[in-house]
Amino acid sequence: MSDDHRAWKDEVYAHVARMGKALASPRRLEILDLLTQGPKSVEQLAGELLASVANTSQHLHQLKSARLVRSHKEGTYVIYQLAGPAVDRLLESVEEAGESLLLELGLARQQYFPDPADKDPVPLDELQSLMASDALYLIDVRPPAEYAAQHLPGAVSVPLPMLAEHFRGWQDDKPVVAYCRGRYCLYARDAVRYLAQQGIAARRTEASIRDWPPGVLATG
Amino acid sequence: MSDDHRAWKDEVYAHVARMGKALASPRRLEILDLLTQGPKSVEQLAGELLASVANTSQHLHQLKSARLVRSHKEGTYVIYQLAGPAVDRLLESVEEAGESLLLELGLARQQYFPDPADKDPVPLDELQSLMASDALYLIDVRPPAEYAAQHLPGAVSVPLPMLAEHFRGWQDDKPVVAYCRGRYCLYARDAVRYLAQQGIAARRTEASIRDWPPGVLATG
DNA sequence: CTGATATTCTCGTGTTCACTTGAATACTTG
DNA sequence: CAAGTATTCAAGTGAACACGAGAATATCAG
Repeated sequence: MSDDHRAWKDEVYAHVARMGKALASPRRLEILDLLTQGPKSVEQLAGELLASVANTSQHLHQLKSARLVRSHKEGTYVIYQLAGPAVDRLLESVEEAGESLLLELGLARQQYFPDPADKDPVPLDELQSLMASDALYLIDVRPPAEYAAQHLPGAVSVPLPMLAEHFRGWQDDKPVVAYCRGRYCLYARDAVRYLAQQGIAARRTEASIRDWPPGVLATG
Repeated sequence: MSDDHRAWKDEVYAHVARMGKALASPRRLEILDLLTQGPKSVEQLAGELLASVANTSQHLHQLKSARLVRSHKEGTYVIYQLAGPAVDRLLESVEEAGESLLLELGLARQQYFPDPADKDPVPLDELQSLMASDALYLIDVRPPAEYAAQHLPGAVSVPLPMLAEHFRGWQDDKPVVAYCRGRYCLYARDAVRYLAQQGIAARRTEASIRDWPPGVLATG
């Protein structure tokens, strides 16, 4: 009887460990994080990762055999996307666990961003109340394709390269809040830094589409 | 600037991947699952795993350097436990993702438990309403130490070896519900099967202490 | 059909990992 | 202090993995 139990447990945990293995590589984690923003082709992903297309393809293959992503073809491209909302939750859990348990992550932040101006992101609840009263100018500084896939309600698409043009002659007095992909994305930081140079007070938030239920998000 | 971004992301995802690596081994997953039931010594864990103490100790060391567990000494024993509630949530997420994405897990269930009597566990909400109206005899069939660490309110400790003795001459007409460690634990199945042989109608539930907020659980 | 492009496959190499075995290190207890 | 026990360390072996480079496949446009 106990032998039966062992065989069952061996099999079950071996299956679950396949998902763990998929999460065991920095590259794959970054791929998954990128895919939370919307479906992407192998090429796009490789470009973001600064990795070779062949290598990216191999990682995607592993993610696929662990069932964390699925793919379909669009013309000559293969488009990958997360396999379901369970993957979003899984990623959120592992990054959340990392934040709360790995103090190294906090140290890395201090090392890369010693500037205290980087330190006061708008927390999720404050952002939500600002959005509810329409008391902010919310800019989405991700690439346009990700904005098109999903964006926060009321957000304006201002990809980083368009920042200067968009804010030339800016006079509005609503507070500007920039968001990007979330926790480990630096676009919003870059945007706030640039706007500060231009004398425009802006803040960033680490909240992202991942903090909203999918149904409420806008597309197009 | 993009180089800065890469260095930052390389470092961050390398850190997060440490947690992924910790989840990449069946043994370690099983250890973590066991530790959700309460603190345990290296020896106890090795016994449950049917693994060598040295090997178990090594896995625990890896889990510790990934910050998923922490340890303290009690007399001559080193007691390990989960590092915090974030680890419970992480485990729940990875197993939940496995259940919803890896159809192999469902197939394994069918293979090991073809008996349809295994198929109707009491769902969480039904269990909760039964518990609220005190309309069941809830037995905890885990080892006594785990019952002592934490158990569902109102549950009676009936470790598997005590089953026969406990139900000798049983006449109560309350429905019997057995629970154990949760999803991949077989104790409740074994209990229900034995009780059925004795002509006692009992059901199992896959709900476990992991489904209750820690504050509500009873100890001792 | 041909050329072009996107993606995957196949090796080869260096690295990391799991597990076993046997020894070493604490700590407690008499 | 000594003996016993719980735990960890260290070395060795075989398997798995990551990455790069080049070949192979597949699909679309002309």
